[in-house]
Amino acid sequence: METVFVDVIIPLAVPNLFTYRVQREWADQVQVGARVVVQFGRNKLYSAIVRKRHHQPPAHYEAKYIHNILDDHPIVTEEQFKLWEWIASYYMCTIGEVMAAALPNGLKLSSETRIVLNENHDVQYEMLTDREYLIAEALEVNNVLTLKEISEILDLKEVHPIVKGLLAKGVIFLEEELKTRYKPKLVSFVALKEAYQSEAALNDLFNELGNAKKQLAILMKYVELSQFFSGQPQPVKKVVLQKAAGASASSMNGLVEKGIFELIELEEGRLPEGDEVNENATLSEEQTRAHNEINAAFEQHDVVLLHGVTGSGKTEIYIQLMHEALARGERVLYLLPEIALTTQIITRLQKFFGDRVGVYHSKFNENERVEVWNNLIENKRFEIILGARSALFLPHNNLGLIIVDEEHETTFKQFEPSPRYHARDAAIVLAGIHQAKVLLGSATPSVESYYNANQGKYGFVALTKRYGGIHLPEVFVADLKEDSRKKKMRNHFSELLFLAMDEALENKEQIILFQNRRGFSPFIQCETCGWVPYCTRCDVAMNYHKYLHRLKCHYCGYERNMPKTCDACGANTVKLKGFGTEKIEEDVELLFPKAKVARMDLDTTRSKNAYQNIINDFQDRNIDILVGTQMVTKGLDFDNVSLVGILNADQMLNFQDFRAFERSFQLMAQVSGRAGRRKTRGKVIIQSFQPYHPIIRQVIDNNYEGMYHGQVLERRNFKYPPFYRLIEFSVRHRDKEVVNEAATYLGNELRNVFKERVLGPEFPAIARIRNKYHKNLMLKFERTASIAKVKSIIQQIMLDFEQHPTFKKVHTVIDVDPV
DNA sequence: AGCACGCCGACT
DNA sequence: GTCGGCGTGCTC
Repeated sequence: METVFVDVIIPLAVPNLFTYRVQREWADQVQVGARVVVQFGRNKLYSAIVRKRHHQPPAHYEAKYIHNILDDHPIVTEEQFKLWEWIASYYMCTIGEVMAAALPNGLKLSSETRIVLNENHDVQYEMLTDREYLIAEALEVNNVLTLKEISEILDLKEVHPIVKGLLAKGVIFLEEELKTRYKPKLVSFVALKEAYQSEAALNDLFNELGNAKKQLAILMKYVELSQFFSGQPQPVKKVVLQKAAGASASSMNGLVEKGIFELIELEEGRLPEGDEVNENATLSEEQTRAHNEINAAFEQHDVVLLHGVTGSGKTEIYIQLMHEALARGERVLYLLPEIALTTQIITRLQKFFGDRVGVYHSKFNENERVEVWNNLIENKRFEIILGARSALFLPHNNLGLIIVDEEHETTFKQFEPSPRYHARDAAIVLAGIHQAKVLLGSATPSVESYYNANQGKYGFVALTKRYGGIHLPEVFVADLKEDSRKKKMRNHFSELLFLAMDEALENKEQIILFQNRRGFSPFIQCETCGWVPYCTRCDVAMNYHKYLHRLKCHYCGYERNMPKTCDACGANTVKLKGFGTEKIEEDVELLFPKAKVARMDLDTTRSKNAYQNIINDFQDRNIDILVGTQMVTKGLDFDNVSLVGILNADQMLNFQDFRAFERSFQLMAQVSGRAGRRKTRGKVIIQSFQPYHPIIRQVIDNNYEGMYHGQVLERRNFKYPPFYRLIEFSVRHRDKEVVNEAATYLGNELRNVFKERVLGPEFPAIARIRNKYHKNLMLKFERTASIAKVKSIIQQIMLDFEQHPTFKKVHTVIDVDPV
């Protein structure tokens, strides 16, 4: 029999596949797509995925044997591999990095070196160095230590020499242990002991228990629930039985102690099993028309863009399309930005599709994610997957429809870590692999998608009316310049907004205040000398956090105490400047002392349920005024919001980015959409120093088209997407001079080939983060150029650049299609 | 990504 | 002198 070799993917940023030899006895068992444990490097073990199975021994080295086979069936399908390979090639990263992002942690094992005491060593401790002795002593107590723990015990970075010394002296062993992260959830079931399994024995038992009323009740319930008389009694979940019989834990345990019941631990899925409900969505006339148009457009196009104003009821249309896909025997993937994945949308889908819906996103714990994965690979459950961008990577099967809702959201693009992929674009590729259709939905489509629809590349369907005849809100602008001049401002509130808030509160209506976090959040400045405290590791002013009463850097997390006096001149005139959500919240509390205020931003939603709790509180009207960042712009349906205030439009408009106007429009339009959904026509007040700014006018007129045409003109003139493709290079190093040199060198190399298509190098707005200087280069090239060719040239240049002796320590990040 | 090897500065 | 920091190259 010929020797079997496997080429495997290791979940690391290493290029290429690695070839291992398979033991003869496993030759038949090892399959493409299954995980194998391999040793990679001197002693690390990893779970790798078999990509190829063959008989060619490597020509230039001796292949290692695999350590183990973890799966008896593939857990990664050929379709998934195709997506991985596309992402690796398009976004210029390694296949290992894609694997690392694609697999839930529960399916990735990696070893940790464990240091164990050799119980039988006969070394006198006088023979050991002080440090060796310390470790030996610690091991007497602990038995097992990790390298990290040893490093902590010794307060030493380099512990390898010490470990090596101990190993040579025979005091310790090294073990590499793989941790399986996925643990099936075990649940206690009870079953009648063998001896009582006959009818006669059961009757005796009933008599015996005659005076133990509670236990009798449990037993009777058990007979019912286990379907005892069916001849094949099933174990019954302990808690279920206890509850059904209205019994206490002690009477349950009594039965176990008497040897009547036995406890069995059985595996149970931790995913909730919803009820099968199959309500049909009822569509309005307008929705029906759009729905028919979408289906017609799918005849011609693989991708269709649905442009539906906020509150037009896109979700009902999605549900209808999902029903149809399911009826055809196809499956559906429904992608949403992480932040829009609230219980609201989840329960809504479950109402229609019951337990056919699986949910997959980052707030799910590891075990739950593995279960979704396993259910799909075994083809057991979930015809619909609702998830954030990582749901793309699940083992989808027979996919017929992908819905990308809130298509314009830039959070669909992953930035850190690699792979820097865009979930919307990858979804279109995934659909291609499965021959599925894609529906992109948004109230404010991205310029790129709208352009593609305009060009006839995508189908296009519009929904212009709000569902249930509800009017779009009325939008007003408050001129901050005017109000400031006339001294009408109350803290950060214009007269217009203040009065509108007062009125809304009077009418017991709710208010949303939107304050974009980008731009400046509060910082502090000395009014005597102008000193501003900066982060020691990043080139940014530190932000003041009231709840900590400390200064914090938003880029690296560095914190320091609030200075009582100025660090520079010693004066006690250090004052808060700028404003963020926290300041607004404080202002509101001051101006409207009776109103109940809450804040929703990164700081208040860190814990698992915090986000949902705020939403629930708002929905239950325990909150009158909700102050928040972009989080409040997401598709939340609040019935009682009559007023939306946008506190400072200029912060968004003045942002230095070619997408700043598009994004400002999207944010303002989206947050406006939160106003006036039921009875009354809502009101939106935009505060700005530039009330006649075209983007603000376009928001007032709800003029998406106007915004789009304006932006397209700009983009064409200045060579931006959708007319040009962008690739950004970020050169990073501790030393500013090295960054300068390296970026200039790389820029020249790129310019040699791409000429004037290369921009920069330039320092970004924040040139230093975590003590590393950044300098960026931008490559802009025509849509018509061959991407493959461009990338292969870049790869060549990068290879040269990375080999260059001066720049070996320079780290370069390549971002394809940056957002 | 880790980990070993090898070169350099600041301690005994 | 040596120990520990840190850069460099390789991993089937």
